[in-house]
Amino acid sequence: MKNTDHIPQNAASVRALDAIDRKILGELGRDATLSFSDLSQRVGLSAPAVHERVKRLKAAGVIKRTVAILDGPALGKTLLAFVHVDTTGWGKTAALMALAKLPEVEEIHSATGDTCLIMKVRVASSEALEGLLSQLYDVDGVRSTRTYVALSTHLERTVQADISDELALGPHIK
Amino acid sequence: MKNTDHIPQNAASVRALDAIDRKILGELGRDATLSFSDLSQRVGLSAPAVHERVKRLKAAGVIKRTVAILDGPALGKTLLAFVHVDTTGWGKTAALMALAKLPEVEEIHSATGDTCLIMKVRVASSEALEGLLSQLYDVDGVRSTRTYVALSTHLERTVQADISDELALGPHIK
DNA sequence: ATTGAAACGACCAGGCG
DNA sequence: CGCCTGGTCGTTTCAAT
Repeated sequence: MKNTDHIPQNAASVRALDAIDRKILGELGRDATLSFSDLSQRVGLSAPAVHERVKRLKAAGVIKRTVAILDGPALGKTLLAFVHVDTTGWGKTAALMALAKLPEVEEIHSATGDTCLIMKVRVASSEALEGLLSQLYDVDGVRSTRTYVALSTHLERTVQADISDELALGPHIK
Repeated sequence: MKNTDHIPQNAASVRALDAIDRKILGELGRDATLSFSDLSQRVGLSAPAVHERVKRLKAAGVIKRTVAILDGPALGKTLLAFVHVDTTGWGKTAALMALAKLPEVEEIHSATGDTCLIMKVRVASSEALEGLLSQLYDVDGVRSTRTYVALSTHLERTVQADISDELALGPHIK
């Protein structure tokens, strides 16, 4: 008797990602302009089959959206920085989250360590960065900030579909 | 011999971005699946005209690529962290840059402040993070690391085309 | 999941402001 | 020189096997 048959199939859209799904995600994560015909022969399926899978992956939220990656400097945003914000009390206040409306603010995370909030910001100039920090200190509860300016970016990409073998099982034995 | 062939297109295609270009970039940065017909009526131009502009923006490198944004947790990567790496000497060694081959490493920046390198990593577990840190300490010249684990992510997006009015001129205007 | 067919969008050419 | 109109072709996407 095979008890592996009791796989919950009632939730059709939440079934586990197989190897083909991961390969599709890997390709689209690198280049979303690929046609379904190109994709199909890379993964060894027909175009409609791949189309069906992509639709499923989008519906399931695995593919959140597809966007054009823009060049900061070309848009005049030459300065990238990470700002660590130390607050009194818990950092996630509405006033702080309101900073998300600024297009210069790209990321906001609550974090462990000696800081409460980590922001990734990309601005046009040091003056603009100063303006942002000025707005930060205007927020009630902001105790201090520490800013790390990126001098050069050696790698910058979005979530990758792959998982490295070395890290899959933790620190390897030497 | 036609030496006009490899003239860098300074005058012709590297002309400044106008308002329509910025609007196009704004839309595509949010959703690159838009059809040219949709785009065209949003910016008030014909489809071929928009097509021409997008082609120019890609050639100029303003649009670097278009990718599918994937969901980390859905792929099993539930742990996001920023690792600050302190090194002896200058941080940008080949051994450190080799870590870019790990799909878990999403960003590597050289930075000012009390650290040399900032890495953004997304891993499947705390064990995987430990494995990554273990590899880091194996690299010659790595003195210490400080890790900030993201407890929750309130905002995470790519480079935005817009520039906020408040920051455009620095902190002087209130 | 595959095949075939229909609808749509991308993309090229020529002409106008 | 950049934009618009018409036309062609490839692609997406649906229906049936």
